[in-house]
Amino acid sequence: MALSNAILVSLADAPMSGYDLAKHFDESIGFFWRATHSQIYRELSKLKERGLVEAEEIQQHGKPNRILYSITDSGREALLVWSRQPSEPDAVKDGFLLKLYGLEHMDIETLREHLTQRMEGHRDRLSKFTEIAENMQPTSLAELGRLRGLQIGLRYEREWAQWCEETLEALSSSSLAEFTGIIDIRSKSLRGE
Amino acid sequence: MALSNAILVSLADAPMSGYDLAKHFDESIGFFWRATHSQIYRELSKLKERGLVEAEEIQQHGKPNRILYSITDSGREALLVWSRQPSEPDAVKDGFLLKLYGLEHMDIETLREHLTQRMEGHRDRLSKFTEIAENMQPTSLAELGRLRGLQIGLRYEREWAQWCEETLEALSSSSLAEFTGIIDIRSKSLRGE
DNA sequence: TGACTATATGTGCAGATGCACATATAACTT
DNA sequence: AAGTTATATGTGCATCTGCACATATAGTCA
Repeated sequence: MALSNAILVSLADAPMSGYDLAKHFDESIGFFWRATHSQIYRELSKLKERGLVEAEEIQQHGKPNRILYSITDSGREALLVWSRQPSEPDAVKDGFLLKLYGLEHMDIETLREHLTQRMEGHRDRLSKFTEIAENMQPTSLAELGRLRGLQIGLRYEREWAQWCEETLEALSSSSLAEFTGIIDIRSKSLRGE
Repeated sequence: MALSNAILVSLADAPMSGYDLAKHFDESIGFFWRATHSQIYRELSKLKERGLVEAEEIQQHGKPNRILYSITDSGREALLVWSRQPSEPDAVKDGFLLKLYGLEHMDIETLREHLTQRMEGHRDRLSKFTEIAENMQPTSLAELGRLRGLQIGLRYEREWAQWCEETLEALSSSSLAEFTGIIDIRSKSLRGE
């Protein structure tokens, strides 16, 4: 049920439509929480029923009317109540790590390719985050919180990128040769050679 | 659908009952993938229907019979096919980061407490992982994969622990005092003082 | 001209997820 | 004597999640 809180936090910043929120989830807040537009529209209806947000329809021409949602006092109160409850991190669910766990049953060649792609993704985000962080000098609580969020994102991307590099090295043919001939036969038979 | 793969990877190691798998998910494999027993039993039925696992009922006295599942050749083939497909990491979903994002609307005092508890959790797992990693000297592909998995877990816990420490420092009363008087009034009103 | 993208809001549906309940017995604890 | 924990398998149900579809218009690009 924390999607509702992600929406409330966003709306506490500025009133937004469902469409705006969907974009917002794809961009800035996406690192902490992800949601599709169908999910967002449905959640907004529920929040409205509970009186945590209020809606205002804005007439448009050539496009469907926008429905602008704002947080209410009840909504702000709900955020405060929520902030007093502990939040456990969602369990990591990473198919990639699962593949490493069962490494002997996998196609190592392909795994190396995926590892390289993944490393590049982490490096891209790392440099993006680093650049943003360098230009941030928090002068308010709000900005401080966002910088701290960025910092964990930065650490996360940096460690994953480094780990990918290390793992690629560990899975290189020359490194694998360490494990005598048995492994060579195995990885060849896995590739159907 | 990667729960099925998590189960297949586990069964590729050794035949297990649903009960064993549930324990396995709570322990070693839990860092990569989590599942409840109800989910596991249902998934096992589906895997059996698809011929990826086979079942053998073992008579017991005083306890319900165990149903021991083994991976089939089709199951092994399915794992290989899966290993050739890229796996994107699940989006991070962390209510804690969400709270930082909306820091100005939160109860800072409570947040500090939660941060401390969380830091301790990360530190505990870090020392646990470090100890295990130090005693591992991989002599096979399987062991190498598991060590690599442990290494990312180790990095993850270490960074989170350090980040918690930094964030606690940044949210200490003395640090917050930097942001002139406005913040003091704000955080007091948030606590209802 | 036709395809795609952006704007904007929604529904239908299938599958994933997980809490709670149901059943049954032995062993240990209070 | 009563309660809890461990063993062991399962169902019922509500909610979460997300892909695909539906509708409508304006602008851009090949």
